[in-house]
Amino acid sequence: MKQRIASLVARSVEALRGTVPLPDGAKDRIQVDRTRDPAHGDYASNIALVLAKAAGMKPRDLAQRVVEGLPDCTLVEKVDIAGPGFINFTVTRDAWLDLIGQVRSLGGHYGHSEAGAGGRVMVEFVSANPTGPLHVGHGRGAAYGDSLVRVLRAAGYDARSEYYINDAGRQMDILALSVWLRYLELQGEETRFPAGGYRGDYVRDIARSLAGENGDELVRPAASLFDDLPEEADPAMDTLVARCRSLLGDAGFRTVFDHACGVMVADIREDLAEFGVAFDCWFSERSLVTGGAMEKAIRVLEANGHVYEKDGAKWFRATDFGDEKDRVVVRANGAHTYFATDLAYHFDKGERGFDRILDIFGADHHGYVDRIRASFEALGHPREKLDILLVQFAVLYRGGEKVSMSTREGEFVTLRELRGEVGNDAARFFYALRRPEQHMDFDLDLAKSQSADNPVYYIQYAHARICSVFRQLRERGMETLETAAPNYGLLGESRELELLRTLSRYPEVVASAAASLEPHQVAYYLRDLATDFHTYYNAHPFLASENDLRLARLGLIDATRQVIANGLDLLGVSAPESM
RNA sequence: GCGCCCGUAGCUCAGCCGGAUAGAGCGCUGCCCUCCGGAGGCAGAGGUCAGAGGUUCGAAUCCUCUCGGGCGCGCCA
Repeated sequence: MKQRIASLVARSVEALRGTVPLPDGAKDRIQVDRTRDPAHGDYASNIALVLAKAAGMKPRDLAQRVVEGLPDCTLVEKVDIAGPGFINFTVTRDAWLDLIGQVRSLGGHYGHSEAGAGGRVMVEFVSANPTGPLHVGHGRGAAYGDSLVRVLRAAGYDARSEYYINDAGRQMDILALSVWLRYLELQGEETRFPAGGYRGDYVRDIARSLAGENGDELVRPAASLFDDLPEEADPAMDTLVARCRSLLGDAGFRTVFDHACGVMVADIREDLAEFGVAFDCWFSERSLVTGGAMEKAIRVLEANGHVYEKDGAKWFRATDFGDEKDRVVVRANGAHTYFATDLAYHFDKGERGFDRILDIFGADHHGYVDRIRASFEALGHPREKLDILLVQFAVLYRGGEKVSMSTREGEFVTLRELRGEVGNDAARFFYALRRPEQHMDFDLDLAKSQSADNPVYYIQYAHARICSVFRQLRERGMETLETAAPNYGLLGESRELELLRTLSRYPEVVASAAASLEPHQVAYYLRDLATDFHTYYNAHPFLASENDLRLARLGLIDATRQVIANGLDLLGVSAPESM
């Protein structure tokens, strides 16, 4: 509808060319927006204000010329010039009423568009190290990324989701060490536990399952493990890992490592699946090393002339691409840095034929944005193909107190705990209500309370209420929409037209949410829609009204039910038939 | 110190590619069930859009500076 009005304006503006001086891009600057105030009609264009200066005319005079040149259209009932020079359009009642049939026949497809034109988009998100269970911070990234993928698909993009598994590197070595030490405890060995190890209870669980599969085969004399350790924490951990590896042998260490990694990844995967988040691809960091992709990426970088050697290490000249300093890729001791696999991963992403790549990082990783963008470009991929989005952390509050979190200390509220306490729907919706770049105060008590404070119930309730009306209809043996064709011309109450206006906004909301990568727009829209429905529900009876009017009203609320269900689906929230 | 994000009602947040009197939820005040689910509806109070300049016909929105909060700045991952 918005598009159709915009094209009317465009034709009128183009017709003025020749008699009125207009800038070249005049047509592209046409903007048609929803009015906020019903007194201003349904849609408004500010084109006369925008072009007045170039045209050398007063805005209201130019608006008058545009209005005079508008082609006739059955969509528009009335056109006014208002305020400083806005052109206000009032849409005919019939045009609104036609929408009901459109929504009901399109069903789950209403709101979908071809705006994305099948463009291939890859969205990488969560990608938490499998060194522990997901916590509520990861939950935010998961909810955002998944909803974004759903919104992009609805808007006609071929969107793919991906999780990058950090299954190589020091943190995973430390997890393996931690598991092994707990395993030794279980086997009755006397040992200690280092300050830098992973202390969560889940580590003991992994140790227990490790013992279940391997018995005492991985027990080694550990008495001297802690002798003469370096004082600093990091070298001490590295020494412990090295000793662990030499005691177990490469194969034994690999057994512990793979077991720990496998358990954690399976746990994360299950956790996310239960949260309604399914990934198209789980990409292993280690595969980049073992499969040669990392070596290849470094060679490409060298071939492009962006690598130099200094102090025995290989450096990427990131400063040539806007980063603040150059970055080490291969250390003096021959080991690659974390950045080397990141480099390889983005090289691989760039080679996979996507039109656009979205990286969704936690805000604590924003220091990596410049170097990743730099490497992407240095590897020969167009800079604008990659977007890196930052999701701010959620600061938890419990009983009005900030909850401190540390993965290492095992002090964190896990996503699984949150889901168990507030339910998947409330958790998903709570996350969806925040703009990703907004700092978020996550009030656990509020989210956990099953009260109406949580807006997800308000929306789900609207859906359930409509379903209930139809249940009543069947119980009373009344004529249903399946057997009779409603005459929507009987509708016309102000609250009915208001509800229709809101229903008609839905496709615009989906398209806008996709274009700006902001699924939260859908959440806010749904609350508006639920409000309009509840208002209508309280003001007019459905079942008690006369037969033809009843059928027309049922058609309207059936369309409303459909749009609520469609919108909730984009957010990964269920649309219950009863609550 | 440098960089990124943020600052809107008592609280939590929308609005931010400039547009008409700045919105919602919660909380607060007062109303509404002879009728389909009251997890609802209606009405009201509540704001120097952190502050100061600037651009513009027009600024919560764009630019600069200041203040306040969060995060990041390793041959760690």
